[in-house]
Amino acid sequence: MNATIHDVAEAAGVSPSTVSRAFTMPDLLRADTRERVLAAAKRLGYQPNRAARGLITGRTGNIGVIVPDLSNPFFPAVLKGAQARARESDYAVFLADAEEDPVLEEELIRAMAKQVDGVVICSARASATALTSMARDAELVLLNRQVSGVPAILMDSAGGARQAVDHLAALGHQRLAYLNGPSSSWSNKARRRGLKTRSAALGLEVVDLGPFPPTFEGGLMAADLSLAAKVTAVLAYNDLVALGVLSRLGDRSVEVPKDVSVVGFDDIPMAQMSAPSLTTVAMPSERAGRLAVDVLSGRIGDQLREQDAAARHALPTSLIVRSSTAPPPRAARRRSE
Amino acid sequence: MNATIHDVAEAAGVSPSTVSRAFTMPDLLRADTRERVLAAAKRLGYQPNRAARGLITGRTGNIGVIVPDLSNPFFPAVLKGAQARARESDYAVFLADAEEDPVLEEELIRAMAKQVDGVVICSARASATALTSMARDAELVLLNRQVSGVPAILMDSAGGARQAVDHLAALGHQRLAYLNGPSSSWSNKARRRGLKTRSAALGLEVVDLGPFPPTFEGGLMAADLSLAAKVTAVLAYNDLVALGVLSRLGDRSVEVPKDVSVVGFDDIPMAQMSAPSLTTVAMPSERAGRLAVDVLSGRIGDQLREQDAAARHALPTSLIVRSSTAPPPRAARRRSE
DNA sequence: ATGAAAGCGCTAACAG
DNA sequence: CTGTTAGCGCTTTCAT
Repeated sequence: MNATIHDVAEAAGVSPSTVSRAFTMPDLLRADTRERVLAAAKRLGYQPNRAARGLITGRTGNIGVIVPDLSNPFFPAVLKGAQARARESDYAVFLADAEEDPVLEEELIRAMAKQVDGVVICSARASATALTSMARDAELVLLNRQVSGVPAILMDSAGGARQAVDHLAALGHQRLAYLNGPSSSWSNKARRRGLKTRSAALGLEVVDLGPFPPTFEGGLMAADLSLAAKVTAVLAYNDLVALGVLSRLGDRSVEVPKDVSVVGFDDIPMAQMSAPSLTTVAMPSERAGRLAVDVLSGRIGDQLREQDAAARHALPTSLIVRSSTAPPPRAARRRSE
Repeated sequence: MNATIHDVAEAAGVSPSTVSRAFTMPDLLRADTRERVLAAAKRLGYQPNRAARGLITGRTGNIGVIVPDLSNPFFPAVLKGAQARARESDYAVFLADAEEDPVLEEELIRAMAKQVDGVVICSARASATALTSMARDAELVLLNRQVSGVPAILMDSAGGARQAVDHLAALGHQRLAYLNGPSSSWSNKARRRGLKTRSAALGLEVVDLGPFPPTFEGGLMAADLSLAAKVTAVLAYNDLVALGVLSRLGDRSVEVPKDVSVVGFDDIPMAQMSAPSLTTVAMPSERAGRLAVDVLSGRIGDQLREQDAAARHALPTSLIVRSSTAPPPRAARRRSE
């Protein structure tokens, strides 16, 4: 099974160097020699040992992807895109789950860096200093995290939040809550920022709640607090949290105004069914994953363009309002009656 | 940044072998030498180059995981478990998404095999012959797929299906539909088998529908067919499909008997909220992922026990019935009135 | 256009 | 206990 380059050389009656060349610089060989070698290789089921090759070329042909939590559906989506694009570029993908832990995350990145040509870090939780420092020893591409000097793919979370506020304002809401996600999350800051600026502009009151874990349970925790804060609308850090809120609201629906609007982020595809009353800001997850790999292969590929180092993409998000979604608050309805 | 073993040796005033030993067989060194080496290593930020190590030991320290589709929430769950366990055993994880394509799957496994010590194949879609053949060239562990001679972690899908049927029968259903998933899926066969045997025993009629794609869209497609088949209950291949059915049923709820029961598989955690009327068979996904890695490390570790080759684990599943779930069919209700 | 030789970073005998 | 030697599978000068 494990034919070496030597075996092939022998079988084809050439030297190992020739076999090597047949794979890496085919045009340097005479056509017939090349065919002979390739035939022998195929016959023996030979495939170059990438580790050995990497040892000498200094490139592994692998890229790494780090996510904070695989159970958050947003990350498998990104991963799917990254993985697809990596395969097209003939890269293998290393995966690690940092379990929302900045320290573990840094550890994983450092360990991974040795075995890959570059690593995509999704929604990095580590400190800017750590990230900057690691960017010196390895090719890094951040996704939804901005650190000066490190290339990044960004989604327009702030813009999405602004759209959400506009939507809520149009429905007549006057007072809304933002449910914060992880404090080390760049997306959380961007979302809150977008919310704050637009709310201020429109004269809406905002209550800042949390931080909560970015999970369904987090939403359960946040629901009652929101109600107590007398808001009629809630913008959650992400869909998971929003679904939790919706669930809790449903449970106590008898004693609760039915007209609370809830908005989430990330657009879990399944959510379209699961919560007909959930409005969400769709994130271009797969696309971002693909782009991140593109940036990486641009940097680790043949032509590493100076420009890229500072390259930033702000991918558009979009508000998805579903049929039975986001009822206007009681006050507004009364006014229009 | 990239200190080699040589640099460390020099810095610590010892030979490379000593440095090597400090990492791989620490007890063979005198305590003070070991400390000195480790200190120097730390100071230089040295970490062994795993590729180089693998070249000589023949072991890479990597394992591979192959999934049919990352967008199916079941697989990230398995992946999470596998990934966690792998890290504990100091393995790095290679990931590939086979996009539900048996041919691509085989290709990926073969490519991956060169770079890893073993690979976990989740719900393999490839043919038994292909799998058997590959098992000769590489350590394989299958998850939810049974192929003679290849170690596997299995979930008791058939048992889960039986429980579901019992539940439905208790509610008074007489005629139910099974919505088939991918025809190459072992789980699909197991689920249908469990359903068929128990239904027969209880005298329930079963309509076999599909196959449908194992997705939300698949459920959308299947819903109307189910209704046309005049069943009062539906067992779907998985939760995604079940949610699709529920969604479609909801859309046309006016013209549809409200008392159709829908059951799914896989227990998407979020589903607890998303579809209060969804009954599901919970699958021990993370646990299975962990176990798969355990079996793998048992086989590729120091003591590869003969027994393991045939080792099979049948992990229990369990029926989750939610509060507002699975109403009895009209007929049954009438009877009890 | 091809081969010979050296060496990537590491570990595994074998000495001492 | 520690150093010396050799070589994993491959690519890459440097010859030819």
